[in-house]
Amino acid sequence: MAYSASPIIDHFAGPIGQARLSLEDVFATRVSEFCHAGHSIFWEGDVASDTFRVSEGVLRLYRILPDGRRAITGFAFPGDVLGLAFHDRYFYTAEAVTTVRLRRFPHGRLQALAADCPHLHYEILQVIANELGAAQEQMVLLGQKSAEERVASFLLMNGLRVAKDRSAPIVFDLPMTRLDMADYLGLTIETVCRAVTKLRQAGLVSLEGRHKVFLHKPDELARFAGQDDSGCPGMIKVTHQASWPRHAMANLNDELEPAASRTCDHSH
Amino acid sequence: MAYSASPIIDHFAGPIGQARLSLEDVFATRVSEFCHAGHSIFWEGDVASDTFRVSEGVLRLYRILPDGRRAITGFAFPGDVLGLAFHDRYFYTAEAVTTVRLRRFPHGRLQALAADCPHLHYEILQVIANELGAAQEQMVLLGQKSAEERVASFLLMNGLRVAKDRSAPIVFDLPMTRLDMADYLGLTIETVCRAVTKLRQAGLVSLEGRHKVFLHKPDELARFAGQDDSGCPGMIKVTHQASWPRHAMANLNDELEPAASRTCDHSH
DNA sequence: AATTCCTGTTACAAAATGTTACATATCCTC
DNA sequence: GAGGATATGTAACATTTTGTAACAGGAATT
Repeated sequence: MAYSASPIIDHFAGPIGQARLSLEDVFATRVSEFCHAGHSIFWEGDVASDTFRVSEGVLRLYRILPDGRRAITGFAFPGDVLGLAFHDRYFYTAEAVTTVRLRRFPHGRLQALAADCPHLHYEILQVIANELGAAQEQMVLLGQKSAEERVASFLLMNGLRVAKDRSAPIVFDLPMTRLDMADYLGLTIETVCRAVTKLRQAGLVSLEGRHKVFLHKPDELARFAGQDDSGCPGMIKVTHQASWPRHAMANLNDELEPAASRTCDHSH
Repeated sequence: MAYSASPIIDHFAGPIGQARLSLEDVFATRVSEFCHAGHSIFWEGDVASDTFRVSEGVLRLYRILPDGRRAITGFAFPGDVLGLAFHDRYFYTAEAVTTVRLRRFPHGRLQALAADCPHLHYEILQVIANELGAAQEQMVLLGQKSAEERVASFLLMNGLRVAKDRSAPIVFDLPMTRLDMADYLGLTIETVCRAVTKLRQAGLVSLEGRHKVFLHKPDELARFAGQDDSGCPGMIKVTHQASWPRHAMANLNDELEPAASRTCDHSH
C-alpha cells in the first residue's frame, strides 16, 4: 500500500487509464524476474502484496495440511496470472518446477487500475472465473474418477494445452515429477505409475524419458477419461440419478415483471 | 441479450449508476420466485441468461459425468449468488434441496451495471474469489483426506456457517440427504454413514432425526478433520515434504525498478 | 393406528488403492 | 564420463473404501 509511484506505471493513471488496458499490457511494463527450480515465489500464508504473470516455465501451486500431506491445487504455465483473487494472504505456495521467468505487479496498484478501467477489471474477473471452472473440473475428477481416469484426464488436459485437435496424435512435454502428478491427482506415485503402465499397454500413450509424452489416440483417451462433454450443444447424456429432465428452461423472458411472485415449476 | 428495459432497473443506468451499488441492492429490485424441492433453477449446459440470489432454502449444484456419476460441486445457501462467472453456459445444474426462494437478474444487464460501478464489479470479483477459495479447499479435501476426515470437515464446515465459535457446542440443521453428502465428498452413502457412526461413537457429534446435528467438541472435530490452519499468522507447521523454508519473502520492495532482471533467490 | 415407501444403517465380501521393499533408470556433479 | 543421488518402475502385501444385501426407522398415506 505504501509503494512509491513509478513513472513506468503512472501513465496508466492519466487519461490513458481509461483505455482498454489488458493484463498483458500492465505486466509488460515490469522487469523480468527469475525463479529457479525448487525455489518459491511466495508461500501459503504470506501477506499477498503482489500479483505475478508467468512468462516462461512452470510452477506448482500447493497447500500443506497440518500433518504434512501436500495437495497441489494447480500448475501455472506461461501466460497464467497468480494472485488476482485479491485475498489478504496467499492461499497456496507457488514453487518453480522448472526455471521460471515472470513479472510482478503490486496488488493494490492493480486494483486501483482495475477500478479505473472496466475492461481490465473484466479481464481479471474472467481469469478468476476460468480458474474456478478448472477447480470445479478438478473437484469432479478427484471426487468421482478412478485412478486410471484421473491419469488419463491429466495427460489429455496437458496435451490439449499444446494441441487443440483431439483427432490427431499429440506429443508434449510434462515438466513435473510423478510425485507432483500424484499430489495433484490425489493418488500415490505408485498408483500413477500403474495407471500410466496400463495406458501404455492399451496403446493409448507412450513415453520417451520421464517427461516426453505421446498421446496416440487423444479421442479414445478422452472417452476413457470419462471426460465431461457438457457444454457441447446437442449432446444428450443418459443418466441414472435424479437428474433426468434436461429440457431447456423456457420462461426466462424478462418483461416488466408482475408484482406477484412466480414459481419455478420445472418438473422433476 | 434481447431483454426489454425494465423501469425498475433503469434508474441504475442513470447518474445513480455510479453509486456504491451492492449485489444485494441489485437483486432487491426483483420479485421473488420459488422453486420446490427436487426442481431445478437451471441445468448444466443451458445458456446462462440469468444470475440468481438465494433468499431462503438450499440448492445442490452438480455435474453429471457421461456414464451417469453425479458430482456435487457445492451447495448454495441464503445470500449466495449463482452465475456470476459470466460464462456462456451454466457449468452445473442447480436443484432445490428444500423449497427455495430466490431472485434473478439478467446476466448481460448485471455486466453492464458492473461496468459502470466499480464497487459492484469488485463485489462480484470477491464472490467468485471466495468460491474459488472454497473450491480449492474442497480439492484438498477430496485429494488428500480420508473418509472420516471428509465427513468431519463437512459437518464442521456446515456448523460454522451457523456459529463461528469453535470452542462451544454447535447445533444445526443439515437439509441435504446422505447421497448428497456422499456425492459432494467423493464417497458412497455407506461410507458416509460409517464415518458418522464413528464420530458419534467418539463422542464428537450426535444426531437427532436425519437432519439435526450436534457438534459437541467443534475444536476437537477440527483437529480430527485435519483442518488447514494456514492463514493464522504465527502458526508454523511442521511438514515432511519439499516445502520447508516458510520464512517470509523480503524483497517485495517496489521502488523504481532497475532495468536489469532480478532473481527470486529464496533458498530451497 | 397400521401400512407402505423411502431413507438411512450395519455387516460382510470384493475391489481399489496405499505401503513397503527393491530393482532400474535418469540426472547431476565432479 | 564415472559415480552417487534422486526419481521412477514393478511387485507382493496391507489397508481402506466400495458393493451387496439385509434390516431398521421415520414420514406420509390410508
